[in-house]
Amino acid sequence: MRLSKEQVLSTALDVLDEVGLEQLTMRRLSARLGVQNGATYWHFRSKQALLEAMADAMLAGIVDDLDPHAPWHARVAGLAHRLRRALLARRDGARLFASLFFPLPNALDYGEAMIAALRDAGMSHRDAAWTADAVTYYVLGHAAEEQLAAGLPDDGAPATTRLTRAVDPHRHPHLHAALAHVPAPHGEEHFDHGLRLLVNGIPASAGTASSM
Amino acid sequence: MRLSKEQVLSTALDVLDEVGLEQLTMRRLSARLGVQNGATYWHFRSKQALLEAMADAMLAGIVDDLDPHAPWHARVAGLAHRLRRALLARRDGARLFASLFFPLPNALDYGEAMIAALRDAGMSHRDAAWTADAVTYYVLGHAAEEQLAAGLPDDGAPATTRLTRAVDPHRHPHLHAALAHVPAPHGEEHFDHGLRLLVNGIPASAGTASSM
DNA sequence: ACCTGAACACCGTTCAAGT
DNA sequence: ACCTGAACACCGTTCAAGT
Repeated sequence: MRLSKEQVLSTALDVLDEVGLEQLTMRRLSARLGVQNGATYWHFRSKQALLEAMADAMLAGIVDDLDPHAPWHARVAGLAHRLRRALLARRDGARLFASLFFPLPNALDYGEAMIAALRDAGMSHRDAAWTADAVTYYVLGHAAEEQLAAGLPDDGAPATTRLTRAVDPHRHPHLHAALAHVPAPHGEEHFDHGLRLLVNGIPASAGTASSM
Repeated sequence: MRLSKEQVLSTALDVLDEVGLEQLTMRRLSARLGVQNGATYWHFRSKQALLEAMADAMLAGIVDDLDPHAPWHARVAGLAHRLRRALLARRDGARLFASLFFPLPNALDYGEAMIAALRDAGMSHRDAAWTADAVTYYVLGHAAEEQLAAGLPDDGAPATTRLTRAVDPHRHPHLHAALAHVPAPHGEEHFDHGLRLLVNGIPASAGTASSM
């Protein structure tokens, strides 16, 4: 049976889930498709092009059914959560995105919606664009660390344990205390904390004055 | 002449600056050292170990001469700027960090100093740790994008131009307008904007109430 | 139009053997 | 202790040739 571009793309996403970004190989993908190495290159001109298509596919529908009447901060938080969920839905999703420069269709839709919400918060064009960047960096960084911690060399010791062992209580007392007080290092609650930080900073930054 | 571990490390950083992370190869490094491929593996047991050593070397002295009497927000901003400078000092520095899980000595010193400053802002152990993460994600994300834009395939068209071409004014009016109002997409001013957002959010988040 | 088969120019890593 | 030489098991990409 003939291969379609969509088939290559969706199989690539499956392979990503199964083996991770590091092991996602054009040769392995071709094998999964039951085809020779070169065949994949007829549908995508390079691995980079395939990765970009995968990244954009992960964002499909990210702005669907947004409530345009919701207050701006709810829309900002909602978009951040949607991006987070999209990144976490696939193994190494965040790292896949971080490796790309992406003026890709769905990513642009996301950016548009985010900037629109921030404009409604009273921000200038410039501040809205920059704030959208800050929120997006946070979402990406948080998701990347969450997935990195989940996919570490599985010696049986999870990321937190490795970190705890590396911290000397005398040299890093605050870090040591913080680790003792933070049982589960990641997850939704952790994510929401940082997101709230950013959103709370917006009204304070929308004016001209600054506390710095 | 015999190779030293320090010599391998510093040459690796030179090669990174010259050819970028993608082209930084154990074989190329060995060639630069005037030595066979396998020789490098006597000093570092894997490429991963070398990359970690490089990352930590880039953070050398990151907490030196901090003023412990400065107000907390100045210390937080100062540490963020120091991290940013360290990342930007080497080609692909931010991406190098993003690819590692790092309980590395200098990174821990940075974390310790950051959490200490946030504790002085009145935060709990948990909130201080989480806020430190948020600030660090932002610094990393911003630096990574800045370096990515700088090192794109040089068709003569810089990142902004590529982005502008991809944006349809009808589908993405806010994005289009924002691009028109943001001539230089990156740099210190852009960075400070997002940093201010985070720092301004801290007092608002230090209490129990939340606006979300 | 779509795929095969085979090659090209690379990788990271290991390891006996040398000095 | 430190390095050579050579191999192992891979990569992404290209491209004539087939159908």
